Amino acid sequence: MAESGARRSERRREPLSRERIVEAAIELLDAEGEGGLTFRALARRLSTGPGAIYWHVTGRDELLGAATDAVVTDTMTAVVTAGATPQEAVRALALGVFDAIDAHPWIGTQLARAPAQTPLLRVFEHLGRQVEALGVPHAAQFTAASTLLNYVLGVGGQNAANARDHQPGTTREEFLAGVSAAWANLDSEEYAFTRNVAEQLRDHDDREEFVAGIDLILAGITARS
Amino acid sequence: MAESGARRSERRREPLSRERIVEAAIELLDAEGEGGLTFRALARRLSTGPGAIYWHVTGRDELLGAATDAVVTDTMTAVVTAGATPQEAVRALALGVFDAIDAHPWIGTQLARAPAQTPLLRVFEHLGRQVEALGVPHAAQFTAASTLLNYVLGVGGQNAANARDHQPGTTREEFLAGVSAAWANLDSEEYAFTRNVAEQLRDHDDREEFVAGIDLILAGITARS
DNA sequence: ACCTGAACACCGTTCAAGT
DNA sequence: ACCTGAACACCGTTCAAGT
Repeated sequence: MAESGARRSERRREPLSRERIVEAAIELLDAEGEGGLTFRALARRLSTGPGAIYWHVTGRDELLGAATDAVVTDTMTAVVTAGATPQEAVRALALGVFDAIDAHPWIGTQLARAPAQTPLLRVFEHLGRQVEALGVPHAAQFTAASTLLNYVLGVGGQNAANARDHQPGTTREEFLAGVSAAWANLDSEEYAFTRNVAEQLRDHDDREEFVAGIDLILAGITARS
Repeated sequence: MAESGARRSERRREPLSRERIVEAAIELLDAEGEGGLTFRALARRLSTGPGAIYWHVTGRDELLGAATDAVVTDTMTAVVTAGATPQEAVRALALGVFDAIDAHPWIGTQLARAPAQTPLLRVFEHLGRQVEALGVPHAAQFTAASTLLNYVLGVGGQNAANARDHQPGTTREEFLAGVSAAWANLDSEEYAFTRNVAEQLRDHDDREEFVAGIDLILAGITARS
């Protein structure tokens, strides 16, 4: 990764392609966030004009979708579920999405935007297979799989938003401590519950908390079959 | 549209206020979607210039947040939970948010964007109180409440996206039938599970399906305490 | 204190013109 | 077939000038 910088200027004469455009878009999104994906910035990175990109891609939305699909596909195929129990496999898949959003926060926002689209379907399919393996009766499989998916999407959206608002200077601990402190100072009548659990927020690890939610849903799924 | 124009001009001399701006923003968002909220369009509706709005509101993001907060607060206080079992109350609260997103799809997108913000905290607080009433031990309350919240957010995001992509001409049944048919035609190896549950999608009612997920999580919560 | 609206610095997207 | 880049039609936001 270090020496690629020197080579970068040589890239300019490689012909444009959908693949290269998507790749460059991902780099831009990772580096600058969703607001950084501009046709002008992308064109500069590809040493061309903004209009050229439209020959390969219909517009910004499609490009964002293609970038999300590329990352999610990689993520899903990278998760190894062979030899695991269905519960372990569900955890692994969910954590795969969680970590992918951690690495590319813009995915979290994007996944919530394109329902019934390919990236989402991929996650749904993989989760669903494990639901099947859990022995959930056919009639209950759809609900089980989509509950898991929607939970993953909810957390993903929150994490994406957190990453966006996050001051780059502060660590995750500092951030959590700040939220925890803010909660502890809420009005004690209007926010009695939130105040009471504020202290639990400080010590919780995001990933562990996320898996705890998955386990809760898994318990609900298996409690009924 | 023809005769309302005559009355509309009488509004022009009411003084501007944060309240009126938020109210007009909600009307615009409901009528035109998230893309319709423009400072120019808003100014026109308020018979003023775009600059005037900035005296009462710091910018577009704050305005969107204030509009979301207004709707969510109304929603949460409108839900009656007195005399209900905790399970029923959780269902009622969740459905309140669900229906609010149905009526104002832009909220679904917005809720996912502002973590640890007031509107979200309101929902979290109300859900959390019912979790407490369920008898969940203190150490498990945070996980239970946030799992419910994240599920609600996930579904809300999906519904908001569906409403945005939705052709205004098609009914929900036609829409579901279309998705169901598309799923049934997916590659039978790559999407074996999704194909298998495609037929369940056609007949499912969105609201019922949503509640089924809530019940699944509730089952998980109570299975452990 | 509050409002006005022109102006600034951006966008995504289109399209005539090139190769 | 593919690329170029100026131009179009928008944005959010600012700010000097008004009342």
